[in-house]
Amino acid sequence: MNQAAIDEDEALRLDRQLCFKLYAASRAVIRAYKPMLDRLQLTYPQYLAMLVLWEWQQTPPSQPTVKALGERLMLDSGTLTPLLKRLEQLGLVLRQRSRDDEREVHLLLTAEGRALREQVGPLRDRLLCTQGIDQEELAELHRRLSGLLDRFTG
Amino acid sequence: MNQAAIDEDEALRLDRQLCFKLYAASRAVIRAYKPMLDRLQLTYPQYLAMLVLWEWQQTPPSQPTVKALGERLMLDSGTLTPLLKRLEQLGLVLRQRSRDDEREVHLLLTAEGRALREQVGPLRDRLLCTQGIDQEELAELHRRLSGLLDRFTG
DNA sequence: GGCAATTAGATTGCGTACGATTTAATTGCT
DNA sequence: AGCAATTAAATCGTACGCAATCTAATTGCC
Repeated sequence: MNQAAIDEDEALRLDRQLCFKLYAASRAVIRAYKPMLDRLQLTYPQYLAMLVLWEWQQTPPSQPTVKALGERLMLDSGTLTPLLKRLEQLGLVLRQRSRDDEREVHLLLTAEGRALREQVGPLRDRLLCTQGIDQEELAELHRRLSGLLDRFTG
Repeated sequence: MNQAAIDEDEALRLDRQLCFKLYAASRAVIRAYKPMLDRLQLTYPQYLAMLVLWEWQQTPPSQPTVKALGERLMLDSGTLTPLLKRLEQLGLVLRQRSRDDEREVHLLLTAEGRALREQVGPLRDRLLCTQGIDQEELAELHRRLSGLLDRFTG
């Protein structure tokens, strides 16, 4: 085999590694969250949606639209509409057509939705603790992921 | 609001950021690969499977089983069986029941499957080039993702 | 040899992701 | 005011992921 072919092999091998690592790490973290999320009766994307809605309680707009949530999570209505209907079925969220602009649907937390937040902290602490994760390493990874993400979005 | 509540807010905010960054970065990279993958007529998981199968041509076993592929990609037969059937439909892969052990299904590349590999290099180079990605940054991210992944699997 | 336990893959069901299209409401332009 | 363009959600279709179950083949143990 000539050198060019060997280089090509190596390039594809590395491509496999990085693409795959990102994809695998994302799924591995989701898997690690599963025991906690099972207790909360949420899927991982539903959990992310709830985190955003909880956060929005403090900082306006406290009744974000589907579009606003979609911008935060980088998800479109094709994903969010059924997901939000499920959160509504669970009694955590209300979906309300705006009177101002009937194209928009506003999202608000029910009392149950707000209450669920209290259960997260203890479960999450136990999760991170059992994995023995170094907080500084997480922060560094976060910075680098942000950089990568910016390349592909900003 | 008391200090404990503020700390709790902050913890959930960070949780959202890291979980979400990993999940969003993974999807963003998949999205970035889409134009290239459209030309190859492959989805991202199909591409990863092909990368592994191409790699396996050089290093035995050159006819891996579904199980062996699944271990590399961390995917089970519930995901792989339909995915491999689609690669077979595309004429890239053959699935053959083992004669030795009829529970196993061996995977082998067709001539077309091997040929597709030649098209990847140029497309991938253009992709990385247009994103202006620093190779050293990628390598560093790769190391850190490996570390994280090990925590959740090793 | 015979039978329980294990193993590999296939199947089913649910919930994303996401492209493409549709519907309905609102804006903008003249 | 009237109508084209835009916008927000919803809907539809395809392809994952993954848990759970099923089937068939093989292994292990007596």
